[in-house]
Amino acid sequence: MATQGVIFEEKRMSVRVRFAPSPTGPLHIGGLRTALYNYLFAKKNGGKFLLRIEDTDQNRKVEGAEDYIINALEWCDLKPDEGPLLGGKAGPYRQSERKKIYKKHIDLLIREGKAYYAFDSPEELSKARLNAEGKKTTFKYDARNRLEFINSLSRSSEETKSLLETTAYVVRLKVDPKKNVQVNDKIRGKIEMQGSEIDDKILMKADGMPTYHFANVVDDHSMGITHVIRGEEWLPSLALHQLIYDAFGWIAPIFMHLPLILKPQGKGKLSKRDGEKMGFPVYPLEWQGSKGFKERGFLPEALVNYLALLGWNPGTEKEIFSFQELQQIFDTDKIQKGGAKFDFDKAKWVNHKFIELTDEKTIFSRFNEFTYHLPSDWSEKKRTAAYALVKKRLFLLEDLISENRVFLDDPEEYEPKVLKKLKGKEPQKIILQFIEYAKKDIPAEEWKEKIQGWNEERNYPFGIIMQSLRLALVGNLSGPDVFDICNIIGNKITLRRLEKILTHLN
RNA sequence: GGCCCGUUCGUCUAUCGGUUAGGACGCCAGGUUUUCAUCCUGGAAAGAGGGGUUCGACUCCCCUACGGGCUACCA
Repeated sequence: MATQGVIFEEKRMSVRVRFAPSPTGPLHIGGLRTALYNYLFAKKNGGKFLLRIEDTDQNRKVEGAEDYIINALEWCDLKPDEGPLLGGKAGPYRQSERKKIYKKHIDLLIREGKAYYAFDSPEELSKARLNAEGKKTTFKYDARNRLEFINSLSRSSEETKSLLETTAYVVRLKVDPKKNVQVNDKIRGKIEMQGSEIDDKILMKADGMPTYHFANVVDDHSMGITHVIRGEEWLPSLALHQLIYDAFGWIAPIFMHLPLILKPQGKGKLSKRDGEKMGFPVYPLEWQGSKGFKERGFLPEALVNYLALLGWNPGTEKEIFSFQELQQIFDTDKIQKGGAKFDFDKAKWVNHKFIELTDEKTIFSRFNEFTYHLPSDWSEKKRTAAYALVKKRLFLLEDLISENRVFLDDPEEYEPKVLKKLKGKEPQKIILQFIEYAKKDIPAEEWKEKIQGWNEERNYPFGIIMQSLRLALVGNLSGPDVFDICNIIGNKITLRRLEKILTHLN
């Protein structure tokens, strides 16, 4: 068997990879990362990235899922070169629209004796499965027992012919139990499986649709896929896939199986419930009312950066990359073997870095669902100034909504502890002095200097001065620079807030 | 149960036989700041266990443990 890698290199085939989700629900971040790695690999090698919708199970199909997947990829700027919406030479790109192709290929295998018809009903099979379970074994339909069932191997050709007309049937792969299968995963190396471990997998279901395994192999081959980058959950069936390639006499693509993304704490795969329980998103976009990364205020390039680093590293200590950079440096040799736990704090930190690196204009134009939480009559300049004030404090863009309250609302209440501390004559005098500045319409930039002069003979602790002003303005002791706040909201509103607190200081 | 894959600080990871096992997130302390945060500096924190191979193993091999995946006419 020729090594796959050699063929790839010798022929200098142009890279073609694919992301092949099934539309049974929203795309989650595990799937998104798989798509990302495929995309980066394609771009790195000047290849093509295809999107293929694996909708062979009509029962599990979910309304809106395909659109969701396409939108989510687009939000992350993972634009396919070929796919269901934009077409391409290798189409159609929805498996449900490729039935003819599968039929042609299944007939070929039947003709060559590499696959066979089986007429056993699902009920009979589950009975056999139950029976095996009782004996603490796993039921397998394979060379050892295939003649005990109703199929074109156990029946004469006449009998088969009439069964074909009267009963529902599936097509199974005829697996040779004596032949061991050697497969290669570029991330994990050689893997050998005993032929006797593999069962006669169903290739074509009774409804005429192919199973994943069959459709996957036929499509990857006919679409000219050179590298299959997919989740680790497919590793156990890699040998089966190799057998299907062999049955057709095709050269298999190069395989890379990605480690899983695990839940932050405890065991197992990351699930929707984990996110809900711990307050972080697991979907890129909103799905059925639960917010995605987008709605929580992630920049897509930050999500992409974080996801790229979850299971891969550049080999340097750099951690923040533009999308362009990722496309240049992505290297599958550095993909991790073990699963990685999702860490929302780190994801937020990456997002924080990206917010820092992104200029105000871009934020206002691209993420206005967060930035519109400011008075509509504010000038562009004022909005930008307000944003600049809170920018450093943001880890999620959604934080803007609470941060901006400082500009929007007068304090409803004052933090009791602070209020208690500030009750008395001094704070009152301080506030009165600020009221004077406001009434005289002295620009807030000058207040600091002025109050320092005023305080020279009084010598109040400067902290008290600042705390009094801050409490009056925002109701507690946190937030950006107070004079900057005054400057932005203007003397009129500042005056209103100053006068409001006076009654509370008695 | 069977088969397959995996295992370095709490987390993401560097190390490709010889290092005081490095970085980042988080955490703790200090500094900057009128406050909270940001930011800066520092700190605590790791090779699952047991056998080999070797002058020398985190690194190679074996076993065990643990974790994960698969075991559907689902993908």
